[in-house]
Amino acid sequence: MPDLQEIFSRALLEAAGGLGSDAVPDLAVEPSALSEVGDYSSALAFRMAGVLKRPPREIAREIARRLGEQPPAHCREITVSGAGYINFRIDFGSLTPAVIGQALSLGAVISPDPTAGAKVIVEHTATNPNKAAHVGHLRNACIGDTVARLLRARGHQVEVQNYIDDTGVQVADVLVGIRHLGLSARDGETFDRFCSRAYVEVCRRYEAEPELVQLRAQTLRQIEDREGEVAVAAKELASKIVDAHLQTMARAGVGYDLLTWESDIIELGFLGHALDWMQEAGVIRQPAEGPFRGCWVLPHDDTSEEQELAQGEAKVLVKSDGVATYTGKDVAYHLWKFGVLGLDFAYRLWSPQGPATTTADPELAQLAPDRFGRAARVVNVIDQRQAAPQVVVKEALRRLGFETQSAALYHLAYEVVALSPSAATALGVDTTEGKARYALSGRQGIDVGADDLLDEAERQVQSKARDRTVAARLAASAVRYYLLRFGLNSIINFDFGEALRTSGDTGVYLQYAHARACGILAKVDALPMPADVPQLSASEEVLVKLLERFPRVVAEAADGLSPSTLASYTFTLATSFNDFYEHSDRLYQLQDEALRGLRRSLVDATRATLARCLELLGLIPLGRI
RNA sequence: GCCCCCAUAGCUCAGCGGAUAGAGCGCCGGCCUCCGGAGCCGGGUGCGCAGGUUCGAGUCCUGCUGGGGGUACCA
Repeated sequence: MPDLQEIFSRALLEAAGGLGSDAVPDLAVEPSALSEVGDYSSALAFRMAGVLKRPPREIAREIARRLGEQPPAHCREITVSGAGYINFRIDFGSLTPAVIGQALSLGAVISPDPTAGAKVIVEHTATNPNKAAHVGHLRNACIGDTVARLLRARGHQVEVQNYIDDTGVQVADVLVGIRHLGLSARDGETFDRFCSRAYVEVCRRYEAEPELVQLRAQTLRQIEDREGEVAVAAKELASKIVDAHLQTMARAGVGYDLLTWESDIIELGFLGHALDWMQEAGVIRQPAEGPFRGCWVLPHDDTSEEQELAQGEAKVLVKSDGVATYTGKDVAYHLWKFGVLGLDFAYRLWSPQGPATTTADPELAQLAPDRFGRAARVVNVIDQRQAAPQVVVKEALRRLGFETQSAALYHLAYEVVALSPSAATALGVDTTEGKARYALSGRQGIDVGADDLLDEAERQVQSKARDRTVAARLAASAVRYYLLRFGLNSIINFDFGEALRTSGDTGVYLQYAHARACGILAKVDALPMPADVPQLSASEEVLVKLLERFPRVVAEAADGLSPSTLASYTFTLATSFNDFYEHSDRLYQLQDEALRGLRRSLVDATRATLARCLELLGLIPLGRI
């Protein structure tokens, strides 16, 4: 497998070593910023200049001369430019067949990480099971799903878990609405939408009717005590919503290995066990006085506990009414994830072809008991606002003595989805304040439903698609790519026009490029690559260079847990392919056998690489549209 | 108050210390339209401000300004 950056870097460092062993920094070769000057370039000479006390250009010349004596593979020419850049020009005669061969033989693991082996758990989605999923939840799911795909492409063993918070306050809220306010679904209203409406209604009534807040607390306690019909009703409600979420996420190509139920964590005594453990170890404290009287708390800093407890600076894991907070349960969950809790769930299938699920009832078990958990590394995809409680979980593990596990717990934080002023207006939000963006709020019913968005995308794409399946896939492509192309630190200023657009930097554009490649291939019979590679055009060289970099990009995106890195590579590849297509003679009219063979292979290699990109992004590649 | 994130073209965003800062949208003009145009080509006076580190700063450091978020016995 040719990896030019690696090959050229190694040759460069070796050649540079001859100038003085200590002077060689670990500075690699990178794709040239100036294509006129070379294909790959290095600024190594600048770094060495200071140590060697010689002008960079002179050093560059010296290194280039040494490199020239025994040029690395696939290198045609080495030059020096500017004030001391060393440039490599690619020998496409040898590189092109190697790259095409590589692209056409990629396996499931695209870019093996030598350190891969032990299990990585990726937790994502974890939407409260009390309402329909909105576009913010969808962003979480798409990020998590693509991160999981990227890690697998790197050779990691990945287990995707979706945490079901069925004993939290939000489920209790909707339950209050159904049981005490008598809310029920309207004709034709889906269950998840009904719950969304009930949630809004209940939250609205809390302000005027404080006794409802009492009912919520009571409901929550009944849920957590796992007793009676309330706990059963909660589980039922959550189960129906989970089904709805799974369906919604499946439309966007998102799936899971395991659903982890919070109620099982409680029912199986994980929580109690973890809390006992932390009490015995002195990790959590129960102050007899002060603001935390009667609570079990984890002080933020274990070196100044007394002061903090007096000032109210600690994280409550168990409230004074005896009910655990989400963070308390999360600590127990994470001890289990790393296989150090000493307890395990039983497992069954959620649905015949669906994911597995935990269960507290060993008699229902269908799957091996040791199949899940026991991770060496954990990645939690949770929005940036929950950074503080994630730190608490990490700290709890560390103070219990699990330093390795604590260090291997990573919060993959991302920014939220907000509404652009035009989207907010479309949803009936008062925008007279003139803000740049408006927050989503499930509580207030201000959001864009994930299903509604996908429905709308399908409608807009219908006329161009050959059938409904294609329309659904195009719609999912548009929406999913839109949610993935932003860096994780960017707030997505959600805009209907942008999300549903089908031209330019969009998922639909990518699908068209892929379908176009398939179309070309269908018109021309397969041909062997010529033994002597003809001279490549400029746009063909660009394509070959991009294809060559693909495994490295996958590695970068996977190691950086950065879907947007792959998204922008994919767009560049699609654009370069369209450029090639536009500026090449029609393949089926080409007389020259060698040229036909080369070009068809190149199209095929591009098609294959685009397909892999789309799959990693979670879009189903379309052969025809 | 303290902590985190953000500020790049009219708008939405890429740029993980290296050469002349790039895309998409929108706008104007052109090409092409039987390899599926949802395409291609051309058109650009932009890195919030002030210091610093460096041979070299949009990128690193400090301060400031302006946004967003966190700092709950919510999650």
